[in-house]
Amino acid sequence: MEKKRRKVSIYDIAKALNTSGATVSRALHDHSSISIEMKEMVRKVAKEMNYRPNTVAINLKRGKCNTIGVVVPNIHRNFFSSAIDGIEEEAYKIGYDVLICQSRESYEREKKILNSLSRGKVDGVIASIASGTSEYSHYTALEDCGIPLVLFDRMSDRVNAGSVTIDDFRGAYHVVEHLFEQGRRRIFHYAGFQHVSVWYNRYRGYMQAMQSHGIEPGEDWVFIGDTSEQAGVMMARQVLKMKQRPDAIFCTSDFVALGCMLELIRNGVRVPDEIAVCGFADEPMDALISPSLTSVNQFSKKMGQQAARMLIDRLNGEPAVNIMLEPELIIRDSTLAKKS
Amino acid sequence: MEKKRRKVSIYDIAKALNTSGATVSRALHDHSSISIEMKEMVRKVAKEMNYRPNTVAINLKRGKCNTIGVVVPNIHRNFFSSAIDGIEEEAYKIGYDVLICQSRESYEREKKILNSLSRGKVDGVIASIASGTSEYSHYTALEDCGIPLVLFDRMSDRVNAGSVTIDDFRGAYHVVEHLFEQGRRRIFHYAGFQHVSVWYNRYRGYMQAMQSHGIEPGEDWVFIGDTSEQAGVMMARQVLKMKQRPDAIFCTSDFVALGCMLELIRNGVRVPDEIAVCGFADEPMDALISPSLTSVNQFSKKMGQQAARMLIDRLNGEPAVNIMLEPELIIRDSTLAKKS
DNA sequence: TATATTTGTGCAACCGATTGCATTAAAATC
DNA sequence: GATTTTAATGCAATCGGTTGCACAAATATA
Repeated sequence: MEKKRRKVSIYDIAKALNTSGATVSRALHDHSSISIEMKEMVRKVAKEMNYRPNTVAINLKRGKCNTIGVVVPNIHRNFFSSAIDGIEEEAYKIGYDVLICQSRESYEREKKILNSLSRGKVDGVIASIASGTSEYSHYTALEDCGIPLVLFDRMSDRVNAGSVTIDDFRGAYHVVEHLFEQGRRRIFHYAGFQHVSVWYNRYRGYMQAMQSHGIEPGEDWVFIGDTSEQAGVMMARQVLKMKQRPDAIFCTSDFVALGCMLELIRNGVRVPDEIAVCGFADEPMDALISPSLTSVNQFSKKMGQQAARMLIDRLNGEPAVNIMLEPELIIRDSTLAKKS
Repeated sequence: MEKKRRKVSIYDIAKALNTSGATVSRALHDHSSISIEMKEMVRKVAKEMNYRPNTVAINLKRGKCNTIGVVVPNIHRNFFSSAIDGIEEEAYKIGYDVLICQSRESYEREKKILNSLSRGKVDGVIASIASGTSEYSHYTALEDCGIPLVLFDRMSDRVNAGSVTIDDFRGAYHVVEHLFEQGRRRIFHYAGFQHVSVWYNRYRGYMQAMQSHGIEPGEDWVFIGDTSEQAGVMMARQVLKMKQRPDAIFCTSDFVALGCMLELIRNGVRVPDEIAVCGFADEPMDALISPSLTSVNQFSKKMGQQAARMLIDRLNGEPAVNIMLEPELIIRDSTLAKKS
């Protein structure tokens, strides 16, 4: 085990061949003005010395790093890890690397991450805003640094950036329509914090759909909170205490829906017969639990692809645009009326 | 929308203040030899000009980048995303960034990734080997470049690196013991490819446990294949065709177990009464499906933390070591004998 | 007043690559 | 044989910081 030897540079190769760094650099790039013999010698020695071009030096010289930064609340939810798959797919096609960062829904962390990324680590950023964020100066600062930004899913009008979203309003609207078709009327809604675009839009879709069916949801029909499984459990407990229970609950998150549904079942409520439950995001577990959970497919991978393509376009000087995809209602057992 | 302005450097600040880059640099670092007035002016102008230190330049000068590379097969499995959580937690404590890469179980991609990382992008690497990999020169090349390596979970004796694993052998052994206690004797095993350390060790644990109970598994008791849900479905179909069915199936992966169990149930087999099913990894879904799935907790987050700590130690000159954690059998409904 | 310290700044080299321009030697042309 | 082309290579600046050392001015000591 020897001491850490210094990394070999083109100058080490140059010295070994009694030539200059410039020649080595050109030889390795197969530049036309270098003789074939020299090229071969350089390549041979480079291999022997286990030479690796230093990306950091190259990036400094080039003024860009062929890297896209991705900032998401977390990588545990399938929605985000699939979006990342889509982003990576597109990025790798054109030789870009992807730097994944988790904000963990924290404003502070998100701020730190974006600040760090803005110091030359990435050429552009794709992000989905943390739920803890309601002030966006760290996002606008990015564009001020000349780093193009594309938001996906959770976005904000206050940030001047490209965006890829699904039509959360219509997604929610469809959910309510479906529940109506199944004979439900007393439909509750668990909403996320209203400063988060997607949760706000789903709430609006819910309200609009209810109203257009002539129903004005009561004050206690709508819950607001974080989107954890535990939050779903807590809501279920509140619902269980109510004199007049709902006949359906539409949750803005699959995890809330999961926690809620399981807690209802644990307390003897028959789902969907007594209370139908619906989530949003179409996480893989939805199909596995019983009853399987009705949800809304957000085409996360596609969103990631589109966001990546848009960012690449922006890096090539194209202007920012806003893309909205259509969601798809995935009907499963948790909302189906009793088989007659 | 103006044209992309060049990033501001310390020299831009220096020019504005009619001083030198060296002074600006020192002022920003609060160096003792710079006057207080100068420091204040520099800081003021730096803020006004929205100056951001260029990390790339700093890294080049420093010869290190305070970044740990993490290479995992994917981020979709909770095992890996949790391990990443553990790694990030430790890394962030000491101001290191984490660069996450997915090999997607592909040897080629893994090779490309490691090659890219070895070009000065990271100071050290934490990895879990892709199942498509059975040749390890790209790993040994890392250490040759002076980049310390720590493997977690899937490792190889052929690579000279630190490692953090769980005792897969004992984990598997415990599973079989438990199944025996539940009265099972004809226990099948779905194993992963045997060049992957963890799957090989679990297979060995299974065999040893069976033999020490005086049972020599038949040729057709052991299946080998990839660890997808679909593979589990296929195995279940094979099992359904057999004249003599098993009374338990121990799968080396939760996803295989899931696919297998659901397919068995779809075909009218009562789980666990007729056939018990057990997985490995304790993915969150295990507790959600019905029957809930018995599995083995691998303490993935802890593994990540330990791996990160070891890598940090290695970056500080400590030698590589091998750590093995104890797994924990999580008993759930899918293996419990009929309530008498 | 002359000398020794202290304080504050700037020059220039360096990290490892890339690249415009100059230079040299060899080959081609007249 | 003299001159122009061509081919092959090296010099030096550059990217944006950091830092050892030299240096000048201000202050302290003799």
